[in-house]
Amino acid sequence: MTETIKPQYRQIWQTVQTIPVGKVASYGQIADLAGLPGRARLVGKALGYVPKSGWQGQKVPWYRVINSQGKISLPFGSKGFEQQKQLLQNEQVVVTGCRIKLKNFQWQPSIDELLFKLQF
DNA sequence: GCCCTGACTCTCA
DNA sequence: CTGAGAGCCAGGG
Repeated sequence: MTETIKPQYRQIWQTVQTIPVGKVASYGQIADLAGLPGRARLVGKALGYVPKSGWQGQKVPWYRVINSQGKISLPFGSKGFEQQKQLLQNEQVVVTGCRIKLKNFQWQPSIDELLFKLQF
């Protein structure tokens, strides 16, 4: 195996996979849950390195990750942007322009889920 | 080791 | 809510 995948990226991808269908989370939120506080930008970079065909037999829902403003961070009109928008809409998430209604779709991990993570 | 860049975030007006 | 400015961390030249 000549894979040069960094541990931090694996951690980020794994956390992203815990986002429920129909919900979205911010980069900072993922970074924090992944145990990498203050590395929101690293999360964005890590998502860019996600294998196209998935990881560990599972797909990584990178499109469920947006910035704290509730907007898609990809350049408006870019291919990735349109793909993200489309995938989100496929999961009943309302996307207006480049914006998403966080009030209705932002993932809010319950205290139970947080405790569950801490048990590991 | 310095400097610039980036799928970010917080604060303030 | 929106936009501008500053802060932060890691990667690449």
